[in-house]
Amino acid sequence: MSSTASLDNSTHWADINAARIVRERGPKEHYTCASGITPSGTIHIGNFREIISVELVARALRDRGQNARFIYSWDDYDVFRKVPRNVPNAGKFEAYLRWPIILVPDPWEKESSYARANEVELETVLPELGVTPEYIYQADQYRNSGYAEGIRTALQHRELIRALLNEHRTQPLPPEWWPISVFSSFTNKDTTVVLEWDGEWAVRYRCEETDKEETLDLRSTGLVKLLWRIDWQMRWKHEDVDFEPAGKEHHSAGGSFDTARTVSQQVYGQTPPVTFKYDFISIKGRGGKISSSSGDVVSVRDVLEVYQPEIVRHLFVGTRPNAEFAISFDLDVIKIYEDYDKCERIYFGIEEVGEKRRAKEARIYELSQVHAVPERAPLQIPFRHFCNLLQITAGDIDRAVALFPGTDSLSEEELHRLRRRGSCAWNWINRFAPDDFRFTLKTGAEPPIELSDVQRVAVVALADEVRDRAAEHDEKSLAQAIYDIAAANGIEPKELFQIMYQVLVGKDQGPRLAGFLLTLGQSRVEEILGPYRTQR
RNA sequence: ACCCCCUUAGCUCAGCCGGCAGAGCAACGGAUUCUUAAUCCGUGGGUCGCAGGUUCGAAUCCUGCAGGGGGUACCA
Repeated sequence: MSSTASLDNSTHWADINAARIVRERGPKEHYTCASGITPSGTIHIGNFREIISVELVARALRDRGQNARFIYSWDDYDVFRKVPRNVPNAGKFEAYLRWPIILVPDPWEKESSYARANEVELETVLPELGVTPEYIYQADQYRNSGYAEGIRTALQHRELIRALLNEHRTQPLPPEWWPISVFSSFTNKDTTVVLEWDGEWAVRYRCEETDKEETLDLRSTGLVKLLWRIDWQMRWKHEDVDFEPAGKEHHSAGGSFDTARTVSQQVYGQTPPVTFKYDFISIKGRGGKISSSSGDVVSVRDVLEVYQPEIVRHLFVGTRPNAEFAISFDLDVIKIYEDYDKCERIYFGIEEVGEKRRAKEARIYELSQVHAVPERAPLQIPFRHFCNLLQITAGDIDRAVALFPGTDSLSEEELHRLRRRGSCAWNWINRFAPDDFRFTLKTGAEPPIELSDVQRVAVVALADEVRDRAAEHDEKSLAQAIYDIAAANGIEPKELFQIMYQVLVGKDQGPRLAGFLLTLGQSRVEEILGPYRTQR
């Protein structure tokens, strides 16, 4: 872990923001870093940017010796506005429109509610990425009247809030506007009209569907909710939030963050938190290949199918929050893995670079780790090579790892990481890699391909070479032997390569032949090539 | 209308709380009798969008302008 002294010089955005928080909020016993999303659907990788941004800043605060509280507010008292496309029995769910999502049943019938189902989906994946916030469930808070005070404060400043919001509106808010909404106790829906407030804790409303009226006590019923544009600031006050980033859609003049600042200050007397704007995430290379289990949304889990956790972190750590970037599922995946491996080599001093670059990459590497930084430089199996190994072993990850030199003395932790990479590589090959990258090794049991006599003799000569002298060869010398065999049999090297690929994988091309043969090993090569000895 | 971001090599971009303009890819030259964007060695290439300002010194800070992109004002 870096010393505080070096962190002061860090140019990483997480460190810069951590320093800014301490400077602007003054000395505090702890700093509260907040994030929050509505669980009204699958949490996608774009939402994840907010979570990881907060996690990184909280980590940066801790790295400089501060206490950081990382909270994550689930707005599960939000309204069910539309039935998502990926929901089974969508028709049945029409009946729950306008209900709070915490009361909508789980369409997959596993969790206690639709909201909870979405929450669980994310909460189970985040620890894999080293993200462990303290969850706050707003439905609980509201229904236990935990926000009663904050609601009353908003009601007391009704006119001020209206005026502040009106500053940026084309249509002023109507006279009957209130900063709250009410869920009807008769229908569970928010199709209600607020009638009056007694200046203290009593709110009277009418349910539009049933035409019934009722008076609620803010201290004992949880049916009243603050409108979103006020709820946010109320929570800043309630949790004393010091830092909360927001998407670019909130960071415009007149946008939600803008009005939130003034409301926070003037209504709640709370200095707005330090913030920054983060840009959107796009997706590249997923077109038509697969229909995500969650509609056309790419979830955090979907990304982890192809990227190791530390590489997912690396993507976000290494990109300034206000820059848009794409999560790629195409050929870029290889480059992303290579970039990470390079960063790792720089961290461990295996690859020499200038001091400025080294410091930068080292900090990125630290922040990319799920847990602590490894004690020694991990063995790297390049992603592309791993793809080849896995295709040789038909997806058997442990055997693929074993084919790579130096893997017999690894710790369990190191093996775990390699297996995870293997699993990603295998997923990528099967689902996203271009056809050129894919091959299926022959077993030797299938009918041999048609060859001319000359071709067959050359194949057998190469088979003999591997069977008798594989142990003496390295990649280079075997490559030379291949050329010698081609020459001795009077065929073009190019033709021999093509034949060999046809014989081995049924295609005109494949992995570099010499290395490929050595990786396959004598017995495997013999199984496939052996039948050509007897073929006439 | 308002707000924000971007503009740096042919392309994609890094560099931005000031200190000799960088990387990857492409191109070009060479090597290699292989190959899954092939590998290795080497070379060339930029008025840092434009115009001002601050400074000993500006890609970097400030002001203005131009072009491109995004966002906001209704609902959450």
